[in-house]
Amino acid sequence: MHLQESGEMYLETIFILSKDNPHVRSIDVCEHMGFSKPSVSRAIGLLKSGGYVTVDSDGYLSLTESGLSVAAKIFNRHDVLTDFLVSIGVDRETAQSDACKIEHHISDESFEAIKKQVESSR
Amino acid sequence: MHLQESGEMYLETIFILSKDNPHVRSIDVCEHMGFSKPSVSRAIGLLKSGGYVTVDSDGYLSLTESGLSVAAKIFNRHDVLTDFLVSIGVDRETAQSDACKIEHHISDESFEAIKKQVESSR
DNA sequence: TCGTTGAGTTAGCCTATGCTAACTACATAA
DNA sequence: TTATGTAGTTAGCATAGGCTAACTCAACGA
Repeated sequence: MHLQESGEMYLETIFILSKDNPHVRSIDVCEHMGFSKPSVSRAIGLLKSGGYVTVDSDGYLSLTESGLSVAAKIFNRHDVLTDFLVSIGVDRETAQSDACKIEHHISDESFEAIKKQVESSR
Repeated sequence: MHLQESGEMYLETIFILSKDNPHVRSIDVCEHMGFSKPSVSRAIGLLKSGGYVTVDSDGYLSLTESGLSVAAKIFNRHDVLTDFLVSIGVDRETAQSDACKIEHHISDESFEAIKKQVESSR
């Protein structure tokens, strides 16, 4: 199962919510992403069949190993891309929002090159 | 009418083909983008209703003022983003392909900041 | 016990954007 | 004149991913 941009966003959201909350439910994902319950329900169902997420009997969501690896990768990209944009003078909020889109489209090679830039500018 | 990423790609393609050819037809767009005739036919129809493109009686495509302004903007972004990635060590081909995706997603503010980077690195 | 509330699901709609099959229209060559 | 090839269109299919309406089901308070 190939992950689309939206799938990556759902995984990243679960990852972020998990940092601050012991348990993450679909409804939390709805609120965080601003999507309806049915949209999230379907997306989680797909991620479940894809082996990226598990849902326990209480409705709590967990990332599987492969879900975690995708989520952590995207989250890290988000961070680094934001820092990069901020470092060249972009407003933090704009940087965040641009990073959020770019993170899904950039190759590993370009990402690593940008990461090197950020690191060397510190 | 709000342009999607695909609409921007079609406009950019017409723009690029117009540089080398006196006349650009739908079929040329098909060949350049690797899409089927019906896909291109519909897309051109939408761009026509949106006021981005005109089609004369011979089937030759022209960009309107607003079509040209979008196409030129995207083309310029493509160029600058590619140069930027190459300047930080990314392989030219990868840079091209990443630029092609990023060009549709980045804000004006971030783009200008990156442009400044490229210019100052020369 | 009964009514309300909260979470999740099911059914089905919509848009965007690719596709194939099959058509039209026209020009050119045999 | 007829056959062929080229360009474009029409009809309709598929996937992705939003949405609302309406349902189930469990918990909790009066």
